[in-house]
Amino acid sequence: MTATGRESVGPARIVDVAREAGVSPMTVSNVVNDRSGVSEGTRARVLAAIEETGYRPNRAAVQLRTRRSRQLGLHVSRRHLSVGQPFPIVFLGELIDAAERADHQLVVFTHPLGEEGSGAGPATSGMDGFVLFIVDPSDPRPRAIADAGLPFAVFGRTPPSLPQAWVDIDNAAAMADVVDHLLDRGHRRFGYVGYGEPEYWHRDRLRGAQERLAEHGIEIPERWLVRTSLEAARASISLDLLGSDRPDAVICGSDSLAALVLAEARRAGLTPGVDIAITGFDALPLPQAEAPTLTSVAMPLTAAADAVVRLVISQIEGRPAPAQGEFLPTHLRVGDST
Amino acid sequence: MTATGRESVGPARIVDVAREAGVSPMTVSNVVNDRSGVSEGTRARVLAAIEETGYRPNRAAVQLRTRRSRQLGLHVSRRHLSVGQPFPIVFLGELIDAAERADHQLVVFTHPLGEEGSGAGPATSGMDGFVLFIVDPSDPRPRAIADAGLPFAVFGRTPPSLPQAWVDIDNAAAMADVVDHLLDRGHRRFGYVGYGEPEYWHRDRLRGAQERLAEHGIEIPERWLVRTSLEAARASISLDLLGSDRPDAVICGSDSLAALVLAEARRAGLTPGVDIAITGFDALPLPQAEAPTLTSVAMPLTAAADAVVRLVISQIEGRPAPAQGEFLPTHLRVGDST
DNA sequence: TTGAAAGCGCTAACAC
DNA sequence: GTGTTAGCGCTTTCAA
Repeated sequence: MTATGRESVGPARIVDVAREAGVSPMTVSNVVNDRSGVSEGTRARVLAAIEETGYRPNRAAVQLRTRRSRQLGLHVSRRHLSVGQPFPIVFLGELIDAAERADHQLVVFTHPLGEEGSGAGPATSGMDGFVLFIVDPSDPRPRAIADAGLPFAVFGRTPPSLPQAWVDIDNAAAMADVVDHLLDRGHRRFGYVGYGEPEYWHRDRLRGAQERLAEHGIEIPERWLVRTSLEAARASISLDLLGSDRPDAVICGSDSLAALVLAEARRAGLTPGVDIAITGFDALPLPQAEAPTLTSVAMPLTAAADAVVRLVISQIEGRPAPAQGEFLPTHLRVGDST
Repeated sequence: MTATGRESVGPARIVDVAREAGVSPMTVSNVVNDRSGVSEGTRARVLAAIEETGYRPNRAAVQLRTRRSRQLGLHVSRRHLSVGQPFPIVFLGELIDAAERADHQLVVFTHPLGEEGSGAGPATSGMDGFVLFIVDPSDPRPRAIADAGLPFAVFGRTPPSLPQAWVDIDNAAAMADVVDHLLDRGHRRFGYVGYGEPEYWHRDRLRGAQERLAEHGIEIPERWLVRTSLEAARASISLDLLGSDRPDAVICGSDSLAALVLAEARRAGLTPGVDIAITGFDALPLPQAEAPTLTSVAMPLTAAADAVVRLVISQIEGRPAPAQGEFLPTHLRVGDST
C-alpha cells in the first residue's frame, strides 16, 4: 500500500496502475491485452502493480472504446424452458463454459424473437452476437437476429436464405451406426419408435436407420414402425412391439422413448439386452435409463458448444459467415440394452 | 431521411437525434429516461426524431457514465445443470422474465464460486449484483459474492453472518396445508416419503407434516416413514407403504417421489385418489404426474423470481440489505390423487 | 519501446 | 424548460 495519490476510492483504474508502475496508461493497456512491444522488465513491473492495486479493467470503458461487449446473447424458446426437456439445461451449461473459454459472457433471453411483434426487442441490446439451439430451418429467430444486424450461430439448421452458420450432428449417419451395431449383434428383425413431429431430425433419424437397413435388404415392417409422442407412446409400444410377434431390436428416436420401451419390455417379462435389444438417442444421463445402461448415440455436447461459440465470434470479428454448416461426429455408447 | 449531416454511418447517437429534433442532447436524454421537466411539444418532437433515426442508447456509454450495467449475474451450480432437475430450468425462465420486467439482463455463470480457488472469477466482472437459487445456509456462494463487494439475493436461505437477502417458501406451513387437506378428506393413517438429504427444506417439510398431525394426535409410524433418494425410492415404497398394512395417505416431499408412489400404487392394483391418497410438492408440470393430476404444493415461481430480482436491485440502488428474509405463500393445488 | 492527445456516447452538475 | 461543460475509463493514433 504505497500512498501514491487516490487509493481506495473505488476500484483501481488504469492510471492508478500506471502511476504505481511508473509507466503510462498505454503501457499498462499493452500489458493487460498481451500486446507485443513491451520489455520484460516493464511488463513485470506493470504486472506487480496490477497485483498490488487489484486492478481489473472496467468492462464498460473497454466496450465503449472497442465497440465490443464480449457478450453473446443466448435465446431460449419458452417451450424449451420446461420440465421434461433434458437437452436445453445440459447444453446451457456447455455453452456457458464454452463462452467462458472464449472469454465471453452469456446473456440469456427468452422474450419471443421473430414472432408476433417483438423486433429484436429493446432488451437484447449490447450483444455482439447470438447463439441458438434446437433450431430447424423454419425457426423465425435467425432471421430476426440477422435483421437486427447481428451475427449468429445455431445448433441445428438455418433457413437456406441466411448464412449457414450452423453446427449439427448427422442424424442419419448416427442411426446408421446404431444399425451396424445391431446387425453386428445378429439382429435381423427391427422395430422403430420415433416422434411424429415435423422437425428434420426426427425424419433423418428414421431415414438413416431405414437406408442402412435397406443396404442389407432389411425393411422395418409397418406394424413395427411407431411414430408417436412421449405421452401417447406407452400404449402403442406394448401393443405393437412387445407382443408375441415382436422384433429382435427396437431402435428409438430418443432416450426418453427408449426408457419407455425398456420399462414396457420389463413389464412384459422380457429382459432388455437378452430377449430384446433397445437403443436410444442423446445419451444424456437420464435417470430412468440408468439400469441397465442404454445403448445410445452420444451427442458431442462440449464440441458442439465450442463450435457454435467459435462460429459467432468468428463472424463478430469480421470473418465471413460460412457457406456451409458443420457436422460433428457422434459416438455410439454401447450399454447393456443391446 | 433528412440529410442533416452524418446519416447511416453506424447507428444513430444521441447527438443525431438532438440535431434532428432541434434540441440539445441533454433534452433527448431526459426524454429517453422519462425525466420530468420536458414540455409536451419538445417530448413529441424528440420521440419523433428517435423513431426517425432508429436511435437506441449505447449501453456501454450509459454504463460507463452511470456506473451501472443493468445486468444481474445468475450463478447456477454445475449440479443443477443436469437432467432430472426440474426446478432450475423452469426457474431460470422465470428469472429471465423478472429481470426483463425490471429492465435488466441476466448473465449466467456456472464457474465454481466460493469453492477451491476461483475468487469471484475474472469472468463475473461487470455485474451489478447476483442472484442465486436453491441456496441453503451452508452454500459458499453468497459469501464469495459479498467478498467481491457485490449485492446478492437468493431463493433459499443465506448464512446467518450475511445480509438476509433471501426469499423462500415456508416449507413447514405448506405441508401443514397438505395435512389439513388430507384430514378434511377423512384420512387418519399417514405415510411419508421424503429425501434423506441434509438440506433444511427436506427437514422442514417432514417436520411441518408431523407437527400439524401431532396437533390432531396423529403420528406417522416409523414403518411408514421413508427417507430415501430418487434412485432408491421405488423398492422401499412398495415394500413399506403399499402392502396389506398400508396408510390412507402418503405425503411426499417432491412430485418426483409422488410420481413413483403413484406408479407403484397402480402397479399394486390400487387406484390413487380412491384407495390411497398421494400428495406431492412443487407442482411443476412433470410429465409422469399428469394423469391423474397430482395434489401438490405449488411454488410461487413468478412471485419468487420477481421478489429475488427486486431484492438485488434494491440493494444495488443503495437501500440497505433486509434484516430478515421474506416468505412467499404457497398454494395447494388439489388434483385427483387425493 | 514508450508516451501524449483525443475521443468512444452518454449523463451529472450546473448555468441560463 | 433547456443548454453547456466536463468527464466516466479505456484504447487508437501518432509522435518521440
